[in-house]
Amino acid sequence: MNSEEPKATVNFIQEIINQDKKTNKHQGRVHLRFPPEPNGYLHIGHAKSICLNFGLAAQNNGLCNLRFDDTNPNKEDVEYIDSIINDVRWLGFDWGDRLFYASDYFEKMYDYAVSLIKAGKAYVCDLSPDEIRKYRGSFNETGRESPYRNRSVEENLDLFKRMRAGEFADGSRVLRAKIDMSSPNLNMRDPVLYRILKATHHRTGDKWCIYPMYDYAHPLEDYYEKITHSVCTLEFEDHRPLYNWVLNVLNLPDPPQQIEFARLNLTNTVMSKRKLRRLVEEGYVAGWDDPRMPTIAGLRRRGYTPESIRNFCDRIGVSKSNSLVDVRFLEHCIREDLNLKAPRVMGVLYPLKLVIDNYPGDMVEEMESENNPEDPTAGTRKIPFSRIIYIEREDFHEDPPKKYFRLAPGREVRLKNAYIIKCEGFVRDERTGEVKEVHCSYDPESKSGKAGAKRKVKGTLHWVSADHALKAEARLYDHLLLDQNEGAEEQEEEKDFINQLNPNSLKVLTDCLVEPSLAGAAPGSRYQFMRKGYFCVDPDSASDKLVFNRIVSLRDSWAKILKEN
RNA sequence: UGAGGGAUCGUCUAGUGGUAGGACACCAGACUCUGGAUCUGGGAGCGGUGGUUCGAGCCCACCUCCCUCAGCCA
Repeated sequence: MNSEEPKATVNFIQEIINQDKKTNKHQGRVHLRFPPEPNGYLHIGHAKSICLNFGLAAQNNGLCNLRFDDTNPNKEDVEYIDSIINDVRWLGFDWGDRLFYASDYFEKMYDYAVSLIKAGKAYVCDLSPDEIRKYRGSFNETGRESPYRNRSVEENLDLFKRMRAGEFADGSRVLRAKIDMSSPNLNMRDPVLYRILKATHHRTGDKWCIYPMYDYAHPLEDYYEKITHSVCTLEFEDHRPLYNWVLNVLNLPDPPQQIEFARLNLTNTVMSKRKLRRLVEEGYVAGWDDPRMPTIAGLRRRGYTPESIRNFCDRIGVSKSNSLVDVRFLEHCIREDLNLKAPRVMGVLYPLKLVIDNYPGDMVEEMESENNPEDPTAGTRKIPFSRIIYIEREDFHEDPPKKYFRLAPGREVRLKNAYIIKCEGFVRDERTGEVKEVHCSYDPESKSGKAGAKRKVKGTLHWVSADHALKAEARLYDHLLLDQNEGAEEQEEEKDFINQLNPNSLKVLTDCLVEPSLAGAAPGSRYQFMRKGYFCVDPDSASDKLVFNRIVSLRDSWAKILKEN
């Protein structure tokens, strides 16, 4: 951590905290929480929330809990709990011994519900789900009171107890708050507090058959954990009066404050759990950790560093206006991070054979190469060089376009860390007409480091020695969606986003060649393939077959020139 | 047509009555044994109309547009 770093601008939540500290609200404590429901994998949008909550806690000498909001056994699973814990930890955050579950509070919540009934603030309602909806009214039409609204406290207590005892079928009864059926805020029209769900809960098993609703459970969870600032996303804004109602009617001291911020949207991808699930279940991607997925697991496998994700989240800011962040900003963050950290290596994605005719056939030289020009402490390594090498197919052009600096008949280029070579000719495949091999001569005086090396040539190419190179597979990823925006057409049926899937989001190259120093590279290790991009060794990699994921390409000004023409 | 929110360069975000700033993206140039990185420069913005004020992105009024809400999901 660099203390010289320009201080992140104070966001509106930090301003609220500053204000609260000034007035000694919550005795100056700052306590937040990240409360995921264990019903799916975390994605980059969650990362924003995680960084916000844990970050605010850290900045303010406060605490941040990890809490599973597991109040709906029908949708949740331990599989997700494990992955969420793993992901938050991987991002670099620590909740100490404060890992909590809403389900641990069920008994206390039940007791509070009983006191709500006793206070005449809640009642058991026998209306069907459909009837409840009809009674609720609409935007323009006030709601009607349930015929069960004025049951006696005794009857409500009895019925609620029997709900818990399992006497009634799913959906037959609910516990409702008694608030105001004519409220302009639909959330306040006697919202459901408890429903009957005869489902096995992943933590409490069959102990319960009634489960609290989010609006009732969440303020209590926050209260139990002495949360001071309960940060959530914008769609809960309308629920804040209800959040406050629960805390208020129960007369709970030092209540937490709910604060809403805008969730993250990213261009060229999808973020909703529903859509991500579709991609996985319908086989558009290989799984939740497919490197094209915006999930934490996907980004991790792709090769993103936790630092780059945290940095991204810190830099996009926090506000209440809906936003759509350009995915290129995320890509900038990983390039920036890896530029400083990733060792440089040479890897040829589309190999083209090149013979240096005047180089002795039995000679092998060890060429010295910097591991990272951005990091002098990274050291150097030796790379074998010989008469037959492979270069990138696109680095030779028999009829070079304008501004093309690379190899072409009669032209000279430098081989990185080796010699200047001159193209003397090429051989075509008789059948396909494709260039099969290129013939060159080299200038022995031009070896890197020698006096004769000072000669300037336009281009520098990466290469690998044919006899020494390792075979490798490279998986090149591109954006999942062609279209910029998932937000704009959101209303359209989901087919819409399937139509926008990028057919070229994955390209698998099985005949790549990489320098021998990569032998045994461990899964997860990251490299810059010079002039090509940043790559990460995939878990599929084996000793006899290296597999690399392209994290992100290098910025490519030649590609831009090409695009213009 | 109810309620709650929101509108500042293409994008994200500062600015809290006193010269609209940064980042990404884009464009141009320098440098380069990575067409990378780095460096320099550039274009680009206050939704609209009135009002208050010496002075308004900021305060007031009206308007426009966008988002969220009618789950026994969270």
